[in-house]
Amino acid sequence: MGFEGLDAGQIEALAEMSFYARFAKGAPVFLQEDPCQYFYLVARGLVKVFISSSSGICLTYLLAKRGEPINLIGPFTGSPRILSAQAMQESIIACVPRDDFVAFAIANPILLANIMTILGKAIDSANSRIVDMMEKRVEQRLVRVLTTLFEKFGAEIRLTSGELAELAGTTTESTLRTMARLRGLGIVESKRGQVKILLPASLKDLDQDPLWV
Amino acid sequence: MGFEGLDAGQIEALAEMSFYARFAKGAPVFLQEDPCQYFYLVARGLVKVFISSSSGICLTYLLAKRGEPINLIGPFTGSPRILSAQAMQESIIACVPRDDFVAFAIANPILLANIMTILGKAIDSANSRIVDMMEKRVEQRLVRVLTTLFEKFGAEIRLTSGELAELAGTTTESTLRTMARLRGLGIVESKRGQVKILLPASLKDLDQDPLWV
DNA sequence: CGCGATGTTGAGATGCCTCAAATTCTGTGG
DNA sequence: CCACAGAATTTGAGGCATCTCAACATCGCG
Repeated sequence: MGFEGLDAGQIEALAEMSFYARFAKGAPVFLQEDPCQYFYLVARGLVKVFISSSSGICLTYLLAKRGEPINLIGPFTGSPRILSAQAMQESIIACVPRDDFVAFAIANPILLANIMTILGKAIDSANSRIVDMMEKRVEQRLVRVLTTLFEKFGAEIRLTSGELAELAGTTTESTLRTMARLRGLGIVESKRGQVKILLPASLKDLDQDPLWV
Repeated sequence: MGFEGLDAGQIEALAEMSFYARFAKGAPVFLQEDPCQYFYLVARGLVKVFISSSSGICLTYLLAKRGEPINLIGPFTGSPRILSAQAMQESIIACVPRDDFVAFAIANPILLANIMTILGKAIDSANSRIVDMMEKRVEQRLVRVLTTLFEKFGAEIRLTSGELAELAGTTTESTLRTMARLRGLGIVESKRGQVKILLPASLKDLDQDPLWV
């Protein structure tokens, strides 16, 4: 998502500015303090962008799969942010030098508009999550996460309960307990490190309008 | 904030595209469903941008004073967001037609970079708030809000406890109780609809790195 | 086979929300 | 100028969802 409206030639022009880098499972793509040198686009695999606090809490901000960018803002400012990124699987990432990307974006206002659309969704999503933390219980937040993941990845979700917890803004234990309940309702199945959604419609019933992840 | 690096002539060029609108205290500037027609800049007064949920919870996303923009993304996409804006005092707002603003921004990459910087802060701030909801108690969140407000508005803060609650992500009652405690510690004074920070250093002790509001 | 990561479940502590009632302040209209 | 309505503040009591800590089971990989 992010490159709608650009023709093939433009995509190719951008591709020519880039090189590819490989990241092993668990390898960091960038860290909090890093200044931004490149625009990154996931070419293969899965990358999570997250914020981690000094007390050890981790919150996943974005799960980026093939074709998705992980740092739209960095290239424009070059400054470090509070976000880190890490490959969750063996991944290949396209890297475009910062200046090249910015020049390309400015030359293609459609891309700029797309970026703004994404950033708008990101901000709205983050604000929604804050509200959810206030007024929704863990179960509802988790259902929302599962709904979103279902729409993005399909029924088979290869994440551990700990990773789901980082998406829902809760603890591993609470996630486990809630998953047990959903399993009891026949809405999901779950093995180790994997969740299968059996009744997406039931999830939808428990929660409308999905998050952006 | 947002126009650093532009020369006076450019600012003036932008000003010439705009007209001014007056908003009474409490008047809405834009609502959730509204598509974006104009870029808005607060010329005078104070505007809050907030998200309100169906269950009545309100969360303040941004307090914009003189010279601050309230909808950086809208002009680029034109689409409605989940945010609403409302004048908290009698306010005057400069309105620039959407297309004019976007054209101006694209023609002035410095402005574009500034916008990206602001959006980056907004996203980081929102994510920080989510983490704070998880790991910080109401008192710490409120202290953080007060610190931020102190840096932005000075020692005299003209907000009610309800409004502070919308910033800290809690209820009016909890805010009142916490304020009573801070008052007892001699850190703040408070009258009706007004807080005075006596010992900003003590607030800083209780919390480092401020929010973005 | 053993070790680390993951899953499971229980019991206890607690911070915060909710609901409620009473008080004080403000500004508005009679 | 006073009365009154609405808003803001205060304080208390009770309930409860969730975090924390802890012990144990299970899985998969080297």
